[in-house]
Amino acid sequence: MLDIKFVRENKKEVETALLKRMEKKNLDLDKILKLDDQRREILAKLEDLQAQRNKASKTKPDAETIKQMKALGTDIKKLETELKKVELEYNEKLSALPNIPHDDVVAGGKENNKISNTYGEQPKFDFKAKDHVELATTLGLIDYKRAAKMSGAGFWAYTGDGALLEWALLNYFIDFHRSHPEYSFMIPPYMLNEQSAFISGHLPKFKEDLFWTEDDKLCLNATSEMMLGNYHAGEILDEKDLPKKYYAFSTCFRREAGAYRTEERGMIRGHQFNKIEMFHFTKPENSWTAFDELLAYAEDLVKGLDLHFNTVQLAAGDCSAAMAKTVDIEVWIPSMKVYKEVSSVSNALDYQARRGNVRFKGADGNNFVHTLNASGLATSRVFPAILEQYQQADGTVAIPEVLQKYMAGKKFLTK
RNA sequence: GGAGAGGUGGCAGAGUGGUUGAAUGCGGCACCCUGCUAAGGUGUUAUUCCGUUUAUUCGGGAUCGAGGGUUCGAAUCCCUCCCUCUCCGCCA
Repeated sequence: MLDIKFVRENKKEVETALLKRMEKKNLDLDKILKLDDQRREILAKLEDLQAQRNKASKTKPDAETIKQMKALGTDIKKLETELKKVELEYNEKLSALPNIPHDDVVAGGKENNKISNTYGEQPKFDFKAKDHVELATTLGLIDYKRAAKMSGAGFWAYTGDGALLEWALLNYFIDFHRSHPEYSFMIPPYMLNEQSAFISGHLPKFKEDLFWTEDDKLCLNATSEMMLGNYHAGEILDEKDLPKKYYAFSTCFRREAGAYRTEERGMIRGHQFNKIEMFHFTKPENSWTAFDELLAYAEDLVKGLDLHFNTVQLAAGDCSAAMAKTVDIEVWIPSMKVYKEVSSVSNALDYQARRGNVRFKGADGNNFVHTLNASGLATSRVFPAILEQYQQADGTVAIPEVLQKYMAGKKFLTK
């Protein structure tokens, strides 16, 4: 949610910035500002009437006053109805506006994304390399068939060493975060209500991508960012407690409606996957430092696995609406010849905090905090990247060194 | 799932229709007093919105779990929902 006062006072700048990420035909600031004017005009009238009523109600009124106040009450009701109508449209339009992209975020869509860092290089195979689906199946790590029988397309079951590898990854991630004691670990609920999904910025946009209970009251979380962002909703934090840093584990559920493309088979895009998420609540002046820290940690996690990856600065149009800036870490999937996102590092500034009303008490009163999030990491892309990048000529897969201690010292995944 | 009780300011806890945004206590902050400490005294201490001014101030609105309703007037009465507690039931 943008600050309407800021929009009011910096209309030109806001418009220019927003056009970096959206088309002109979808942006009508004038309409929003007009609704804002209407809203305040009605409010002024309404409050004047309410003041009259309050004055008369301080003591027992006489019959004549009661008569007058009765009429006044009717007018108040009328104005209230009018106000509600205007506010509904105003809120809808204002909350649909995306965040203002950061200065160093370039305009346009995906095509303008820019690689800012590369680690390692594409492995060369002097044998016929397999894709992760074949490797996972032949080595008995993933059972796609039975998972589909039980749950349908887009699900998989980790089996045997595959389950151990998945668990090893999660342990590796968690141990990494544990070595930073200022971060605290959380296992949140995996289901959340509609209001929380709105605050996190996933509603209304992602309504169709979430799994809802039959009564529509709860949905399964699509990322624990949804939970972490809501954790301090409505709270006024103590300045000395900031920054608050969390990492959370959750299984994530996404509908991913529509058919899968062949390039997304296997475990690249599924209805269910596991992820550790980092999340910060910071003071505004510190949020870009926090951003750098999150990015460095996310990169360190992938480097630790010695996987070839690119770090990519997303163009404005490719960042999700709540974010002022996003940098993705993408690992190389050899069989697909593409880089796939394993972490998304984002700064929402005060956009989420405004929706969720998360503030801190400082010397100059209450202010909105800044929120940031970064995956650290999602396993579902790391797993296939390991299989493909670490595969051997004999059809086995080497286990990254940092994971071996979680797998009883095992060095290879074999049949 | 059934029955009952309850949700008030940072905390505890009054308040059942009319200067109650809210007594009192604790805590916090400021100042004062007393050799030190302990104690004591005085004052102050929620959030948010609109307008005004813009170091600041002032005027007004809203908020006693949330949303509706009744009334000239609601923390107080009614309805719906959410949450907490107690007892019973269920529990792959």
